[in-house]
Amino acid sequence: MAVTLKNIAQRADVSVSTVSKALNDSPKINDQTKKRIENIAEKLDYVPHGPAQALKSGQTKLISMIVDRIDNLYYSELTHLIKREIKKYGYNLVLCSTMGDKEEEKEYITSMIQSHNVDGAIFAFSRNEQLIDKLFQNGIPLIYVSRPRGGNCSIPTVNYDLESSIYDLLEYLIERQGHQNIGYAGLTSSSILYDHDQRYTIYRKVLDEYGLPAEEKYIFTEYNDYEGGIEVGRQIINNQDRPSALVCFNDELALGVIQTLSLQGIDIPGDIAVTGIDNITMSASTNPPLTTINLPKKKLSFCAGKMLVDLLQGKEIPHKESTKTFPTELVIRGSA
Amino acid sequence: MAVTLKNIAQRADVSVSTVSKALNDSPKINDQTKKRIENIAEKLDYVPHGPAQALKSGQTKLISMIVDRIDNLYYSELTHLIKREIKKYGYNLVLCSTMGDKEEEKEYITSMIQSHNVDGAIFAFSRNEQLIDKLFQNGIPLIYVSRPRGGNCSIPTVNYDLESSIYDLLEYLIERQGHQNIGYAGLTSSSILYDHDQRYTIYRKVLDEYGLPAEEKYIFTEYNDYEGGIEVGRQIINNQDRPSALVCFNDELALGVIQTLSLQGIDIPGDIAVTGIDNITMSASTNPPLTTINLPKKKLSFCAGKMLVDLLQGKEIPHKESTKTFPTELVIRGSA
DNA sequence: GTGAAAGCGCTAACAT
DNA sequence: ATGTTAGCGCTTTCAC
Repeated sequence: MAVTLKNIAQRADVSVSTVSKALNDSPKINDQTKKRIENIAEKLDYVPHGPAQALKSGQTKLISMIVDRIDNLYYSELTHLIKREIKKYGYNLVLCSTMGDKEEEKEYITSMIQSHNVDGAIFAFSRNEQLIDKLFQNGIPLIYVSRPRGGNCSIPTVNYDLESSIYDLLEYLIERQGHQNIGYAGLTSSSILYDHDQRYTIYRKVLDEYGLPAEEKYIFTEYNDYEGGIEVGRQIINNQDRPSALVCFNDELALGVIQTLSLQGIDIPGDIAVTGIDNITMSASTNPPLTTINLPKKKLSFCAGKMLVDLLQGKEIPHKESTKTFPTELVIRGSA
Repeated sequence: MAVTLKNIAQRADVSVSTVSKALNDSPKINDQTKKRIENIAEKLDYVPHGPAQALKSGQTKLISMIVDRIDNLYYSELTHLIKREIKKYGYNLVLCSTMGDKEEEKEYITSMIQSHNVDGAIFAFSRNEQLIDKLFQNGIPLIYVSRPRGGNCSIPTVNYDLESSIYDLLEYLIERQGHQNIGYAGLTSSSILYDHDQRYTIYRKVLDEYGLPAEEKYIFTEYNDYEGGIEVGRQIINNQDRPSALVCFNDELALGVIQTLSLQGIDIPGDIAVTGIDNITMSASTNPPLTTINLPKKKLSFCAGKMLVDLLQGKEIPHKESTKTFPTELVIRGSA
């Protein structure tokens, strides 16, 4: 059985409340008794019962981070940074990976957040925006990180400005490199995900502005990971008609595409230029190194940590400060 | 404020315990009252208070998984599979990533396990073996997964037999391919980690048996990730004298090495053969595809999930069944 | 400086 | 079939 305050109280021949005060270093307890109690606690390996403390205090000092896939390197890097950040404020992070499944996410929301097993949550991904919005209205500390704030969402959001970088990227491909047939691989508006939709939307918009067609045959949807990239690569190989450049939804997808094409002797970027988004660590040193858009993970994490902790401490976040946006940056390397 | 049984009881004009029984579908409650109560609960969006339930029942239905780095693809794939597995038994998984830091892991052990915030834990990595052993003696359900059971450790362990596969791998490199200078990159015995040490130890042992030297200059220690591989690659390039084959601690390290060498025009496997261990998804489709050792992740996860749940249900695991070992398998692809 | 008592939200044994 | 009561482990008044 686990050691409780009661056990310690018996051995020390004092009351439970005295033990509680002693271990919480209350000034009203005699230094000698305090020492005595501390020694006994130490000897018995006492650790406070989390659920009991949580029930009493109303807080668990736990924050959950909700991501799509734990095996996406962007998410795992971001998670690590955020964890570091909130630890400074005395919070621990528990990771919930939904694998993009709406029901699974909902279960996590219920069993972790609504049930008060954690004090708050950071969503790096979501398919339950309405539910989340409702929870936030009910006063549960929540924020979005790296996800554009759409519609009537009132939840504090830490975000990056992808638009100008995608603009820079396409400008680079079109004006500097003379590409005319620029394809896209990733999730499109068929997806529920606002963020994913956004990348595609910007791509379409910029092509429009340049008067270039976004041809059906150069657009590969429903893919967002390395394996998806492999598949896109296969399709490109099988098609007669290929784009001269391919803008990918994220780095992992891009690396999958490059892999497949390279194996078939297609030269990157000679035959097809390929770009990513995220700038995961690996992409600096792939073959060829990936031209991509850097997302400011450190700034995002720093800001997200602070914002959530503010919320947890009951600070009202003024509406106009509830969205922070950091610039992204085009990183030109060898793949385009 | 959150909705409690009390709130529901007031609206339904019944006692708290009636509400509790109704929502727990007790047969003693009138069907009509039950319906009425359920409706109110639904309308108010009632979710049971986790800490209160945990305090009462002594269980949280949460399991924590402790890994080294969340951004290691082997760990994240394994974590995902285990999560799936334990969900079948009604448990949720919370991921704790220690980044290999002993103190950080200790904090997690205290704040999650000893404090009863989770019912049990799966360690895919640890630097606090002694503490963990003590906890297990005290009856906390714990298991190791993919970590050799060393010394006097009595904790149930699900493991793979790497020895025969490393043997197969070296046999293949030496007898089939005629390699004489086989290097090693990864962590060595300088590390505290039993598992890491083991890989190196087996490598040494097999070379010994073949009467081949394990030359200092071909051994690169203190690396275990992609960036480490990049660094090893640099060192190999700078050295006059190169091994003809390099056995890497894991796939990510191997991919880092291959990347750096390829960029310098060194042919893999022509100039240097490179092998990994893990068989992460990506390695089937890298360039060249990686020769590696497959670890039976599905079997490990399945077995680990079952073992921990048995423990959680109070089943004694007979000593001789407390270690399960699954075979691994040499996967020959293009990099060696 | 220390102890007694109440209560956080929930469940279950025991009335009625 | 429903209500009363006690208690899980802890903290926090309020007495003494």
